[in-house]
Amino acid sequence: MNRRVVATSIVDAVAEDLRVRLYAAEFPGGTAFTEAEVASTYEVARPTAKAAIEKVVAEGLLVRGAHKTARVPELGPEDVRDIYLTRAYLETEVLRRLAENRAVPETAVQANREIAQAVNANDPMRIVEPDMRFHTSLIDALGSARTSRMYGSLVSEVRMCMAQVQGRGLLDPKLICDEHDEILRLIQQGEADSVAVLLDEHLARARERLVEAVGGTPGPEADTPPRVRAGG
Amino acid sequence: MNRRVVATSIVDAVAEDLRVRLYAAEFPGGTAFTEAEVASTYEVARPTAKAAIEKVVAEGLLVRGAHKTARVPELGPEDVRDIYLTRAYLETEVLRRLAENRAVPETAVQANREIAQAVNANDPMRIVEPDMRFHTSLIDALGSARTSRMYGSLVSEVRMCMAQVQGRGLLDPKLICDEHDEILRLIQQGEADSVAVLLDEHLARARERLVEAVGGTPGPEADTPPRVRAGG
DNA sequence: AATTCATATATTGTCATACAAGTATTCATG
DNA sequence: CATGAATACTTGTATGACAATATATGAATT
Repeated sequence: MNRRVVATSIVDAVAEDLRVRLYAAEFPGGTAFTEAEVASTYEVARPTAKAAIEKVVAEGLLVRGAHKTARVPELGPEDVRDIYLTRAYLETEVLRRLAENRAVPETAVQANREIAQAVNANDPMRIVEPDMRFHTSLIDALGSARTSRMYGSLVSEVRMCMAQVQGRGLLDPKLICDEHDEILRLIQQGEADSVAVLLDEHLARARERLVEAVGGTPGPEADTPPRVRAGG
Repeated sequence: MNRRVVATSIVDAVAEDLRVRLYAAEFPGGTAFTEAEVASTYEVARPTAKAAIEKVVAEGLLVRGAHKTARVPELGPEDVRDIYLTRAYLETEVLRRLAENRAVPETAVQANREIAQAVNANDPMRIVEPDMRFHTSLIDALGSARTSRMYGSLVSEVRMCMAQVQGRGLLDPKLICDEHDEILRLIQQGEADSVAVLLDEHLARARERLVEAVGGTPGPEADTPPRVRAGG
């Protein structure tokens, strides 16, 4: 057997805890993170705190300008749109390729099973984590380290959005679950084009709901299919 | 008018120069960059050098494990495939969307013009830069900051590949130029599916050529630099 | 002779401290 | 009320130091 151990440095540990707390919606958008504050909070030296902050900034979970204090980003409608559009660019193509191989990852099936359980239990907040896992496991099924890494950075931004809207902006869990099932079915049947269209709609709906939740006006693409197939 | 100014810190300046030198193929794969070396090279303090190195590591242009010296990555066939596959995932979908809007960016047209000039001048190495620019400008045309950022990180890895193979692995410049023209034509005509297929072939050809070029180098698991690998 | 073990050196991780430089804020002035 | 100067706060960089870990070297053991 091949056990894996991680020896995390102090910088990494601080950065990781910052991530966790940011995901947990502990701080509203705009909250400042002074190097000195972080240093005293974790009882580390300021250079250590600085390094941790800069790591998190590099991931986009905090923002900072030169000589300015790092802050929790206030994600506006443009950010939400950009995040979800980028998700769509990456994810539709990945799903096409999965469909071409008719490769249905078991982890995705399992994740949607958990969503179904949350639906039955009528507990909408509990679908967030398995929903992320559903999409991530589809990406990971390709086996491309770089694709997975990129998608991971998007997922972390999505979590930041979720943290900021605090449960507002959630969609009908039943609908989500059913569409996931349909996505898996289309992959199984090799329907690349159909799965791309469906995912696009799936993400567009979530996107426009989130845009609304952060104070933007819903776009026109919420009900009309954004992808127009141009015939040859 | 809206001028933009950048005030780069010393850390950023050092990191940028490291990037430039890495792109310039100044160091073969496996070259070590100790913090002390970098510090004395640029006449800065070690923490400053450390921060610069870690920035570059975060971008994937250097690799380093805990307590280990940062090194120029030795990109093996798997890395090259992964980089180019990820490129394809992102770029084919972006081109689909451009085609749907029949949006042909002028910057891409201009870049391919420069490639054509290099072809006429019979100077294959001069097509590398405009080729990158051609593809990047297509991505940027979407106007998605996150998509552009992601693609940028891939481009920097591609440049690292180019640096390592030192001109080996180049394709016929005329073919590249013609295919670029065809891509632009298909976008103009809204042929989303066709442009996706063509780009896939375009990238696959470059990919396999590069894989070939790095295939002769020492194996992916060889962490000792020179001639450990005799004929198998 | 080959392998293992122990020592020495090199390198990184973290810290404390210090000062310069840039930001933000306050307050006085016109 | 707007402008500008003085102030406090924060970040950028540097120096030096020590601990922890990794790599290399050489000795001891089987």
